[in-house]
Amino acid sequence: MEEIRVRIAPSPSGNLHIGTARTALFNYLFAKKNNGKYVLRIEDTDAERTSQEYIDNIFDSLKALGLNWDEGPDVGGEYGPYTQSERFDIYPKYAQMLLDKGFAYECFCTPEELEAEKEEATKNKKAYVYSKKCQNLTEEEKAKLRAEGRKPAIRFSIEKAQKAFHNNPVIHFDDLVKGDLHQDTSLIGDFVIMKSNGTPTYNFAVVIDDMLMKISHIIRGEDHISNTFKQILIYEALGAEVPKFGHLGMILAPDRSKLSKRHGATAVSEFVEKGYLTEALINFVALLGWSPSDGQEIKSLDEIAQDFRINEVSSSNSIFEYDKLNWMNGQYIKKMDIKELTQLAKPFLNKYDLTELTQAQLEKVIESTREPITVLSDLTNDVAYFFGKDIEFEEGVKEKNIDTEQAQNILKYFDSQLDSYDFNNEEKLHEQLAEFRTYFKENFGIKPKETMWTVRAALTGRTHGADMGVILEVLGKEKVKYRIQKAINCK
RNA sequence: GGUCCCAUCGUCUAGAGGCCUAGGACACAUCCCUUUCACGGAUGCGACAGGGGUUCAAAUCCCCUUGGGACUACCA
Repeated sequence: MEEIRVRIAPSPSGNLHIGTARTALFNYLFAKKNNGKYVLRIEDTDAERTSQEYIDNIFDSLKALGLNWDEGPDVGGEYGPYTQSERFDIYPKYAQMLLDKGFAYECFCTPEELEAEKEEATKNKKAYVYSKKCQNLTEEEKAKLRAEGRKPAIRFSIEKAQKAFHNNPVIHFDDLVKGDLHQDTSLIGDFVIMKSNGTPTYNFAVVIDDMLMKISHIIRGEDHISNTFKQILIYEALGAEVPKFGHLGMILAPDRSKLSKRHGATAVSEFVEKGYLTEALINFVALLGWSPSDGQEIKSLDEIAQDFRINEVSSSNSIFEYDKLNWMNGQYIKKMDIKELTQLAKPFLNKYDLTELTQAQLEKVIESTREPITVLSDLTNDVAYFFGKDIEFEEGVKEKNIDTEQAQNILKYFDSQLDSYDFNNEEKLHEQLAEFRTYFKENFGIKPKETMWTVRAALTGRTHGADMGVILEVLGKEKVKYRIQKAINCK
């Protein structure tokens, strides 16, 4: 069997979209599962919409997700170059081949003429199909138009190709995920393959590149289904082997429209900036359309690859909801190596003076704060009371947990105990804290919870947060005393 | 408008004619655990879009309707 080769071919007209990331993922998984090669190709034939910034973003995002390619613009490979704009010299040759074989023809129509045809079609409520008026131009007519300064585009003749390779105008192909798909080719207009400026259009460039790069399986979004029929005809006209195609359902926003900016983040890099872990992102996105055979949803890229079968992928669209992503991100945050997590957390701690803490203390802070959070950016607020001298009280906390007589008594007693606490020993601190709350429970019937709320409020300004032992230890005796005294005095 | 694709809990999905009084995960609710918030555990709520067929038997096959999506460029 010939080698399995797949590709991801983003166009750098924006940052790497989460949908493109999923397509890349499924290609990657298919390649890994089948010992194939996964190649990256940049489709930048439209210079107007391309920018280096986007190319960098695509590279960085793909790498961050762990979707490393075997061949691509940066790593090279046997079938390069892997950037379409560097391949401009090869497309005209194949266009010429098609011209010679009679599967293509020059078209001198102006945009105005084409526009008129389209208007006519919509007026008659018919599908727009190019009139083919340039198909049978004589050499003299062409020469005349050229003399007028008109530059021709090259169009592909659908009908000629269909008749040459298919008995029926309705052509079929067996989609890897959707099964039998068909289209009446008489409804497809003779589309442009080479623009009048000499550059190829998408539908032509992909075929040439996929053919030359020996791509065996093309896995992409279902928005490409209609292109597939055009592309199959081109492969055939070129005398090339037609690859297998698989079309994935789309990712939709909760309102069932296309996922766009107004729904929040769309680029992988934006998710990362918000505090999503790339491991969680890729795991989550894999679950959109694919499901693990053992029901275990949290899985690494490698584990998913082992279990992946393209024909088991769902053929319907799926909606991108944050609930499960958030849950999953929280799971990854909870399980991540603490040193690694601390490193990832740093960008979200910009507003604090990190030199106040040692690396070990910072790790301790992150460790004891990571549990309830869902995105890394939650840390910014959750960690606030570990920094600076003073704290800010959350709404209502002071009134409820500091300003009452009971609270004041608790604080005074706590203050009196402080000198006996061992601030360098977290374990000991836990024991002492336990004794402390037992004292109030046994003597005054105050719930341990409430006792701790008061101390916590005085020290952090909130009634929830990290483990109290950790708070005491990291803050240190001096700061603890200061904050407790302040809570007592401000009464 | 035309063409194509899709259709199981709110969401992601399991389900390849009998294993389905439809399973899991997220979310939600209640309870348990607990120094807080969480985590974890338990329980609950909750779906085969509708209608016709085919079959002894249909969530699974076929048709229609409805709904959603995609495409309809000298963009990719």
